[in-house]
Amino acid sequence: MVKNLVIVESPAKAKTIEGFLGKDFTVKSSFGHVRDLSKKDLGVDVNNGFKPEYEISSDKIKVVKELQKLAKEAEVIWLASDEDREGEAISWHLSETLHLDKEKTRRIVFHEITRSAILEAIQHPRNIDLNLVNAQQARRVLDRLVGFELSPVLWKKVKPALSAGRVQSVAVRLIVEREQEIRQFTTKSYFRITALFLLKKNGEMAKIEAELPKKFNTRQEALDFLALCQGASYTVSDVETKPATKTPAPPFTTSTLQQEASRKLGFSVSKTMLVAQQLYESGKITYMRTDSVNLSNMAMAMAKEKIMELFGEKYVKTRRYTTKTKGAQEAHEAIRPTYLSHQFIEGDPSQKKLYDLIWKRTVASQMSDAKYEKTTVTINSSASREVFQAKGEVLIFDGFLKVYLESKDDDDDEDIRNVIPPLSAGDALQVESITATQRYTVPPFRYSEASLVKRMEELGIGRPSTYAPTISTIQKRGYVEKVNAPGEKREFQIIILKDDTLSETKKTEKTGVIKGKLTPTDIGNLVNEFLTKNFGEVMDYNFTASVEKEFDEIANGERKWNQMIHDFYGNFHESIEDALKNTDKVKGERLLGIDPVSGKNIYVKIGRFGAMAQIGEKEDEEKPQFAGLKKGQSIDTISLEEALELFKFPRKLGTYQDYELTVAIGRFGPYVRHNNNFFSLEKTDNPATIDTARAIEIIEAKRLKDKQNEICVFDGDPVIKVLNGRYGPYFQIEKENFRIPKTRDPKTLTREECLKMADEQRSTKKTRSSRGKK
DNA sequence: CAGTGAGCGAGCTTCCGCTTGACTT
Repeated sequence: MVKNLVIVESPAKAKTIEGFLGKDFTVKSSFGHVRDLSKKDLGVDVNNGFKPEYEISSDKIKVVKELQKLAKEAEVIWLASDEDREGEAISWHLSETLHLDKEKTRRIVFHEITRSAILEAIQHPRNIDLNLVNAQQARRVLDRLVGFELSPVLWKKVKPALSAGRVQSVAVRLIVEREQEIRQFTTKSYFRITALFLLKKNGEMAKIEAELPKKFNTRQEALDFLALCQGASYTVSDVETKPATKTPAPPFTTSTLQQEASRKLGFSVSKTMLVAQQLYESGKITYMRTDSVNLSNMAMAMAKEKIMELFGEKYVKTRRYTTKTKGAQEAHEAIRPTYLSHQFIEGDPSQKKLYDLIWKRTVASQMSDAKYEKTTVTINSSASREVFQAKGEVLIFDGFLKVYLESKDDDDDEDIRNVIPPLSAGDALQVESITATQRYTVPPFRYSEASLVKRMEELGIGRPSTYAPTISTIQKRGYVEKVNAPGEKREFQIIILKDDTLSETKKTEKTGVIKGKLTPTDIGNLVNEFLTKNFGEVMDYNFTASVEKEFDEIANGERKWNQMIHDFYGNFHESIEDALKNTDKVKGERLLGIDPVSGKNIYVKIGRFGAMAQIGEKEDEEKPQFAGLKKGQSIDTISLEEALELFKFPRKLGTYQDYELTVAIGRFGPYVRHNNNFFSLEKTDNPATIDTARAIEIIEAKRLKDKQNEICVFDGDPVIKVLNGRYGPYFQIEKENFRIPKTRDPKTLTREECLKMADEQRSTKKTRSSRGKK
């Protein structure tokens, strides 16, 4: 018999809270939302006040059943989902699906998972806020209408199985437009002048590095300036010293954690979330999907204590941070260690590294400012009106820098910041050398996963729980991809004036190295162009911000949710109809030139399976030839020669063991095909020149490797192979794979046993997939 | 999970946000 049933969103949270509440309370989790719009069609009755058609999500049927049973028995049901729009809706959906008696039901909220916060919440129950629920319904219905009306337009006009939505389409737009900026950027070179001065004081020689604020556009201008400097003398004209401070960054939110883990640890956004989830589930950190920078009083007290212990009182500075992010809902705390006294944890290397980052960031956020003394020295020349400047920075007190400094996205700060020896105005300086170095302007940066999240957060697009999934969606749809490029060498000139003599040298540097940055594909470019042209309102960067404002009005009771949807839907639906009727199919077709063999036209365009090249017209009597573009090639940039190259495959080699050998290039790179089996080529093999002997070598090597993974083989019909794989032993019947229970020794399996297991697994697979479809 | 690409047309695809396992080869 359950006296009090408390329902929260996450099972890890349920476990913690149960400990606080004693045995009169049973705490269960709903695992997030339990109901959603029907997936069958639109799920919204557009002709009937946009009435949503809800159904229990297939993976929540069990959870709902269990909660129903417990709720029936319970004296009081406490709905304790998060205090934000989604959390309020979760409580409402629960009260609907569990058919909760209003008299028995209380809505409570807390922002921190501490005993006092929860006891406090129990003392102050309230009713479900239907205005807030309606704001969520508006959000949900709007997203459904946008997503489920736009996507089918793409299926018809571009390619099947594409998708569009309020969040993902704008994320793609950011990447597409950044690439356009990069393409339009023209790199310019300029000359930067630096000088090394010497000062003899008290018998000691001190060095001063200085830079000319003025840059020169051409080599000639730089040369002229250096020539002018020949024989000149230099004096210090001004020394300015100013105190400066640096403040710590606020505690982590989901977005800032993703950014820092990317910059400092090289984690992808999804890896960060995976590891954070593990830390959360083992009770080491607070909730990892949050937009709040707030720390609980308890956490601040723990931080203070730890800083006192490690560094002393001078390093303590209690700070309360406020969130400035657009649309932040602040249902949780910032991401922080549960116990700040635990500086180190047990765990795998990723967990240790991420925890360390979170610990340092949290502790640093409660530490004193770092204090500097910044010095700017101005140096006059007798030869020119241009002055040199030497900038120095001396750290006087390290403060929070003792534990942590946030990284930047673009670390190519070229400013010289050295320790400057004591100088005073009037000091005469000797010049050691003056150097003009050719530099180049840099194009805008491509987005990394993490910097895209940062930009999305600034625009208020997406939520902490969706940043990682959105990034994976736009890659899965083929709109954007991660690229790497080794970069290329670039020459730059150096002109040095030393001992009043000019000399010139050339050096090379590496430029254009790309590591895991996001770039649009052809499909991404075309879809973005189509959507921005035809659905400007939804694609506008401010669309989310403006609808959020209206959701707020609904939440405040100033507006009716279905009226708001009605106002939006009119124009939107009209533009859908218009696009379906009045736009042509998007092909991105481009005429490359003439095929020297057949004399026919060669095109590149988007086909059913992506970008392809085509020789001849479909109207021709002879069917046109097709070839898919390789990864990294684009219909925008591919040359005629590169396109012709594609038609060299599949290339016939000889035969081997009665089957033909062919070489072709597929989605995963070049391969040899033999009797319907595929063998990937090595990186060093050239598919255009590979011969039969080498192909056989590759086939035999693969066969040998497979053989080594065989545990046992049952010949007969069908052949059954028990194999060792990445996830442990499994067995294979023809091309179908089946798992083996962990408790069963794979070496002693029999043929009959395998066939039986296969039958069982085939039947459960069927029921599972049909349930998943619902 | 590697081959395709006209046409015929059925039947499929799809959103965002809240949460974890079950499962993978």
